Amino acid sequence: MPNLDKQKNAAGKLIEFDMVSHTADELAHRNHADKDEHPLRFQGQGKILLALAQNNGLSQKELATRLNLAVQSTAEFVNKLVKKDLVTKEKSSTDRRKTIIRLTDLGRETAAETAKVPAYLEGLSDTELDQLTAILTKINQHLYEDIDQASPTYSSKFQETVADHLRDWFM
Amino acid sequence: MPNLDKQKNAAGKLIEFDMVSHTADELAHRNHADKDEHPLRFQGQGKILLALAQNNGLSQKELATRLNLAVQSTAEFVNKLVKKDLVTKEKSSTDRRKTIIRLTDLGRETAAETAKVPAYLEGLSDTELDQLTAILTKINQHLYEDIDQASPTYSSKFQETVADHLRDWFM
DNA sequence: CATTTTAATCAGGTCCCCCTGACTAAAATT
DNA sequence: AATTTTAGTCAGGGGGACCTGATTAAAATG
Repeated sequence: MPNLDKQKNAAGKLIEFDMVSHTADELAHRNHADKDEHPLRFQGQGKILLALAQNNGLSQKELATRLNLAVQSTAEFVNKLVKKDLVTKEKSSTDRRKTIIRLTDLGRETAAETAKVPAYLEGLSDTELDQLTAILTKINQHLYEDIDQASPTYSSKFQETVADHLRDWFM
Repeated sequence: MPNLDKQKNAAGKLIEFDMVSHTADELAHRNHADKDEHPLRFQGQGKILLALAQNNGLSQKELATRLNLAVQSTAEFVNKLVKKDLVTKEKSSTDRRKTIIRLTDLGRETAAETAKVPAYLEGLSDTELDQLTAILTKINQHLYEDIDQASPTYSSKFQETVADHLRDWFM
């Protein structure tokens, strides 16, 4: 039986981390806001960028299926990304119904940034990094189980997608 | 010089945690979605709820100042919360320009939920919880410094706000 | 008492995520 | 060749976070 106070402490720190990290990169982006604005992450446009980083040249339909989004939502995000010069659209030559989406160089860079090691990890020792990794592995495992319980159908698809996105870090 | 691979591993796990925890509570909310839908967090409506949980009966202006939001944004969020029966508005009797915002019981509950110890922490041992707390303390410290560098003005106000929200966990 | 400051409100806007419905063009099937 | 399926598009909508500008009502102040 783990100590409830310790749980509370950790929970508090997590909340704090949430709040602080959020405002931190909000400020970071507002400062050297050359022209871009919004952070993007694992939703909407960001989701698509990440998916393409791992698997360039997908069609909109494929993107929609993998990210389980409506095709129309996907189209919207893709169009926004096109406007920002992060991806390109081009008709498939083998099947002219399909539109192939590809990252531009800028898009690839942007995606890579999301995947960068955050500066705050550099302040940690090897031991701490190992501990953190071990702990997060447990936590994530727990969360996968929650997801599986809530929606077994979606769960496996989701795990694949995540694994896909994370491949870079583990192979 | 900490091992870069270890940093990458930890970074990957953090990303994973981000993605997984996000979809996890998205699913959680979609399942027993009686009528409510969206998780709210530390922005917009959620921000206000949290502020009130720590300090009930603030005026809109005070809320706006503390959360540094435009008064109009604050009004918008408050109105949305009123519609959801999470807060009430009432004119101050001492200064009839002011509108006092108070949590309803439901609002208090909702705010408490945000502050609940997440289930996934229960799977950790005391040692792991201590480690996690220690590590997050370091990380948060790092982020505070970043914020301070980006905007020294905002920094102190922000730290106060955070401390305010977290008071429950540490006192 | 007249003016200024203060707390709110209304109006309107920007951008984000995401969905359903209706419709077209190009493949696949019958 | 005619029909159906498939990939996209357009139109429109709902909700969210925020903001600026203009205006009103009630205090504070000269």
